Amino acid sequence: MAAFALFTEKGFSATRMDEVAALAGVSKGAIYLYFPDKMALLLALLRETVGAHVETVSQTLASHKGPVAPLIPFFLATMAERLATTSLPDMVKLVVSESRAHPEIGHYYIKHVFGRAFPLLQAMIERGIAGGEFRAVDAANTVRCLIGPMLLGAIWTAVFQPLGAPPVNLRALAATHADLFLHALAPKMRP
Amino acid sequence: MAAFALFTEKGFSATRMDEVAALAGVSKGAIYLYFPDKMALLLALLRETVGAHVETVSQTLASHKGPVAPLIPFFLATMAERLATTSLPDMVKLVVSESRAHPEIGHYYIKHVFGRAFPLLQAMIERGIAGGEFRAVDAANTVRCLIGPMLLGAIWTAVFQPLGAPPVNLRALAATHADLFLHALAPKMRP
Amino acid sequence: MAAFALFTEKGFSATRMDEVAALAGVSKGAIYLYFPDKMALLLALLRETVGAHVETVSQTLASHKGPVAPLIPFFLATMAERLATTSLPDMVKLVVSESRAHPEIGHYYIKHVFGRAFPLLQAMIERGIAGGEFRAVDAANTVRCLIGPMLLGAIWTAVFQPLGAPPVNLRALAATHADLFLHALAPKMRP
Amino acid sequence: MAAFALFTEKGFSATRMDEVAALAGVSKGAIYLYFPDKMALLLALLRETVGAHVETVSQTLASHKGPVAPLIPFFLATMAERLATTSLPDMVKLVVSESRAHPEIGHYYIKHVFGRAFPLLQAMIERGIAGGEFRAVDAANTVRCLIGPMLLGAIWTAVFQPLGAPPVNLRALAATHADLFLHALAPKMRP
DNA sequence: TATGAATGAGGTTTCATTCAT
DNA sequence: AATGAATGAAACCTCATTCAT
Repeated sequence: MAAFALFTEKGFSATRMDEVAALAGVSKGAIYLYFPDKMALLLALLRETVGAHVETVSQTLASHKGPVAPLIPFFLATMAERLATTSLPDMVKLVVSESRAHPEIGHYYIKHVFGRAFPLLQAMIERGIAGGEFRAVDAANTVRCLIGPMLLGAIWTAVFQPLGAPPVNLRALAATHADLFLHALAPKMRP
Repeated sequence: MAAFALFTEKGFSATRMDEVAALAGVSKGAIYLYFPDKMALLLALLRETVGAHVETVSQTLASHKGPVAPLIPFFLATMAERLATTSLPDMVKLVVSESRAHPEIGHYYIKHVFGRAFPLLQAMIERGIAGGEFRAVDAANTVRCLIGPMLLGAIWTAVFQPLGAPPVNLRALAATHADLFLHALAPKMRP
Repeated sequence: MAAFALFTEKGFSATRMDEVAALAGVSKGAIYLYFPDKMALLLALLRETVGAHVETVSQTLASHKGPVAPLIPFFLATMAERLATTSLPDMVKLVVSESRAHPEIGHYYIKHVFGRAFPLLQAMIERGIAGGEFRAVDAANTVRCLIGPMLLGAIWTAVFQPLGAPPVNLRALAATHADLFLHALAPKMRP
Repeated sequence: MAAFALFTEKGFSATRMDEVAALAGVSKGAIYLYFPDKMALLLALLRETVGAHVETVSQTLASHKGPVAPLIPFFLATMAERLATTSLPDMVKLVVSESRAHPEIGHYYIKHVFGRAFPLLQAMIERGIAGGEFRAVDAANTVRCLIGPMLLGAIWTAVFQPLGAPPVNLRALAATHADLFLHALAPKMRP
């Protein structure tokens, strides 16, 4: 729904049900026919929206065969594309902001986003190591190093850029990161 | 002050002045003798706390001489240490959460944290490249790749860990990241 | 509305929204559905009440034809009647009291009360002079002399009478004033 | 005291004890050594200031001998002069504004201002009638007609002029009023 | 199913007044 | 006699939620 934009742009508590109703073109009361309260509304919207992102990425990772190295630039470029063209950065910000006060959000994310994507990414790294494409590294933390810069890009885009901070070119960031990452994992050269 | 914990734990608007006053052991009115505003209170607290972190890191980076490669693991280990032992992760979360609704916070961060640290880090990378320690890379984005994983560690620690997500060993993450990063920047071997 | 009595009796800032709501038989919040502000509420009430007075008087003055001298006793008697039987004195007091702190009130009065009534009264005097009914006088200040005693009557009624001061008979005051005023304006007798 | 200006300019409740203390160059606490509360402070200041005005006018009226007609223009000119050059208009406004909520003020005025001046003025009119200078009129209401325009001038000056209303020339108003008033009281010509 | 008027608890901020020093 | 730091009771206004229609 378009109302989701309100939550991502303004945050949970700054979003008034009046606005949501107005944007949705219904009365305030009508919302309560479908959702028991404000948080339930947000969770429903979140599930709907985040689900799509996770699903797409997961499919790609899960279905891939053959050498994994090319997956890295592809994955990062895909992420950058989504961050640049959708409201994914705002969603990330929303989750970071509201999870403490509203644990349902965090739990959903832990379970359905990280719980889904991290194992797939970690398996990807491990396959690369096993196949001799990558040198031996701590796969779990390497996944975090893979995700970290994209998270930074998301937060920068959602939080600081709107305040006047110099913009980040997400696609260039992804390209630089992919380059660094592949070099970081390249096996030692034999003498 | 101890009152800062309230802001980091519960967020700005969820923190009531009652609580702040009670925790500080003064009356609600007394706070307004020193701070014109709830926001002014937070900003003062933020400045005090964040200022120390930034100062320390900046000093280290600015005063360093000689080869820069060893600075990388040192910088990351220092960050990990601070993230693990102080409330820095909560502060990061606070800034991410509240900057949109209260731009003063974001502006402070943009100016005094990023505006201070990023140029120093970028200069460090550029010195490494100039000195032949590192291969030629996009220095600005490389800084983001350096910071990203630590940001992820901070957010994980502040947001998801308290909700039951598996903990991240920040020091191990820093170590892995340092290792990857130095490999990523290592100059091509000559044949 | 009956809530207007609260404002006139107690003044603007001494009137609490609680009381207004209670007197109106609605919840505090309900008031804010119709008025953005405490001040907006007062202004609306003021407009409604004062508007009626001004309208009536203006109609009479504007529509009158023929000799103007008889208008003077009629106008003063009408004013006295209204001062004696409505809460007009309280309104006058309210406007005097609150205009400095809340200029909107004063501006409304300047524009819609004085701005409307004074020109009509002045035109009346001038017509009397032009027609030979009155001797030549400073019409603008003469209007002030016409209004002044009624203002005194209003303030006495609203402010000092409730405190135990001897009451003023407004109708008698108007009669005396009309008598004095017509004598004051009578043209010199020819020898 | 200079602090009195605060009360007259801003009204009683809008004047903060902080400001009074600052203007007086003492600490807030010090005020409470001399006055039990805010109202007592105002009353003391009011007595001091109003007393002077009343005293002067009373002396003039009480000591006058001979024909009373010349007293009228003199009295009105004196009033106009005081209204134009002192903060008397603000004081009038203050008394009108605060008397209802703080009856001590009103009682003081009723007793020491009106209670003093009105009888003297009424006696003046009555002497004029008795001496054949004036025709027979209702002396009490005539006094109100004498005072009314000056009250209007005071209120206009204190309340509406600061809001942008066209200024009133108080001296001219007094002159016009004196002229009208003497004509109003002139005995009928004998045939 | 949908409306929209109404609720009322709750939070920030102000400021006269107090009191230890 | 004087300070100035501290108090705490109000009061306005917001907004998620309810409910008669």
